[in-house]
Amino acid sequence: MEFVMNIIIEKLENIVKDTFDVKHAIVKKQKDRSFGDLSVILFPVSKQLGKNVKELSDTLIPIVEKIEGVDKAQFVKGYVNVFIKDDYLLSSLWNTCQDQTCEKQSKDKRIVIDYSSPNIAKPFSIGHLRSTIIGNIIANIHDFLGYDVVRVNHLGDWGTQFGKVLVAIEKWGDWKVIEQQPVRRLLDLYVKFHDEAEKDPSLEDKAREKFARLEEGDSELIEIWKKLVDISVENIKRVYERLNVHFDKYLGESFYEPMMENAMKRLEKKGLVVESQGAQVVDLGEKIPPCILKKQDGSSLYALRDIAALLYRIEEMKADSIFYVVGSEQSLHFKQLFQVIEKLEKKYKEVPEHLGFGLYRFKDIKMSTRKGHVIFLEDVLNDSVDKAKEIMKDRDMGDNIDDIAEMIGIGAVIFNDISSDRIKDVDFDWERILDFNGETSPYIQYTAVRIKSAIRKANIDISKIDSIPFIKEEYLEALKVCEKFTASLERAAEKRQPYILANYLIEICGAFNNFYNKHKIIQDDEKNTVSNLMFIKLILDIIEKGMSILGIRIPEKM
RNA sequence: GCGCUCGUGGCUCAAUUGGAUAGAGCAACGGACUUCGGAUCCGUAGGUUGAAGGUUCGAGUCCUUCCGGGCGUGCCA
Repeated sequence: MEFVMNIIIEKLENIVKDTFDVKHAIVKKQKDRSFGDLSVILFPVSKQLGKNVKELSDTLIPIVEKIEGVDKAQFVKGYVNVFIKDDYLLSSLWNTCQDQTCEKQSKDKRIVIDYSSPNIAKPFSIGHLRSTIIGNIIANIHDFLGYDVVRVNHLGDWGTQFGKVLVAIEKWGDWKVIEQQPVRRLLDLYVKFHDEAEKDPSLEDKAREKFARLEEGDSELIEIWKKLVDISVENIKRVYERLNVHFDKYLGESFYEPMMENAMKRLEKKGLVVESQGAQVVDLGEKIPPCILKKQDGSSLYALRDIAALLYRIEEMKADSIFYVVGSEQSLHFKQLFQVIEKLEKKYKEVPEHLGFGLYRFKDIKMSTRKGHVIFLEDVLNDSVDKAKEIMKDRDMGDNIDDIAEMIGIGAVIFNDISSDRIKDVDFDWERILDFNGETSPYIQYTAVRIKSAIRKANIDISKIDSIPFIKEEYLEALKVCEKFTASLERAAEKRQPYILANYLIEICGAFNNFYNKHKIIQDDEKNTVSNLMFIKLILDIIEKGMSILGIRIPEKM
């Protein structure tokens, strides 16, 4: 699809290049129309040619004004501001907006995206929300744009911490109790283990020994381990369902266990593995610490498991790109991992990418999983849903109040998480999560609900009408926003930033609400009403598509 | 100590990637439909973009130094 503005921008750029015989031209879109719709920046040309900007604009303006659709061009302070004719802009915008919500053609590029990846021996807390949501949305965006996306949940189902859990279960565990609330009861055990280990450090040794036995394939331990994984995954899947998150594959760390020795051999064959202080490591030079593959006791570390997993994703899953949606606190680990893989196979360097994100920050409580200070994701979701329900009490919602509250409450939590740059830390602030006014998911849902409501009320079937009666000037501002939908998604994909889509949705809702407060949708003249309906339906389609990418549902009423 | 990262109105965030007068939401104050949903809309007030240099026609954005917060820094993940 071609965008109106982009076409004219390209024309302008070519004109500047041809007229002045320069290599680069800078043309900029304007945010408000007082400076026109587009501006040619003359300074760079002026510098290159040694001519003053006024002189340049005098030669440029007559040529620019001949372009189809251009109303006028004015010289202001080193810029040539280009004004597009309203009717030209309106009809062009309307036409390019029509296929905005359609799926794009295949890009023939496979992206494996690793997100959520909870650690089964640790609780599924609010902290895991970020990877889950951000990963899901980045996957959805790429999917929408036509990439071949493979969603992988790299479950933390292996490692020394399982030794701790196994010790704790053996000593204090009761399966009947655990099965009822696996996530919470396992946390209790995890906390108890650390309490006891402070008094009796030998427990740590026992845990290491347990894990070593598990890794050797002790059948009794494997059975317990498997049970543990199964009940935890089942529990976590319930949360995924509420968040509209899904995966193509659940491949935990244990899946790569059989591939580790082969990975180790390949590293050794390249001469990359050295022994250091009893451990097996890959040296990465002075600037960063070595990558430790195996510890003194010979058991594996997550770096080696990640190397095996990375090789599998490239060689077996045929990934062209791999996104790791994992907190920024692990950036050193990924730096090491990617350097090792580059040493092993130079051409693999371009494949993996770490998409880090900031932590949840808590004002009062010092959060420590080991001490049991955990805010469970499910509690946050439930509180938000309760708040939505409370607001709806005063309205006549009928029987669906639970469903609707679920959509609104969950949406608010998701949106709060992704509405700014993912690299920044997020303050955990109940008030803000539960504030449904302003730039929030409920605001977007409310806007969509009002559009739906107006369409219902008008009771005209516009699906059979093939062309719009009038494209009115009052549509202009909103149509300009509509046109940016796909471009926003592309930018969000390019930067791997969900907030770009989130901000866009706020913007389009603002544009609609502004229109809605000034103009009546349903009018006496049916053609007028039909025009308005087609216009607001276009906006609704975009909002719905955008929200479905965020994994947020929109109710009929709220 | 070293490495990575963030710093923009009272608070939470934007800024088309180096372009004109730095924009939104929350909080505050003042307004707006006797017909489509007020979880809305419009307006007012609030800024030396942490500090100082530098690069150039032009810097919130790039480079240097410093200050402040966060995360990491060899056998957890």
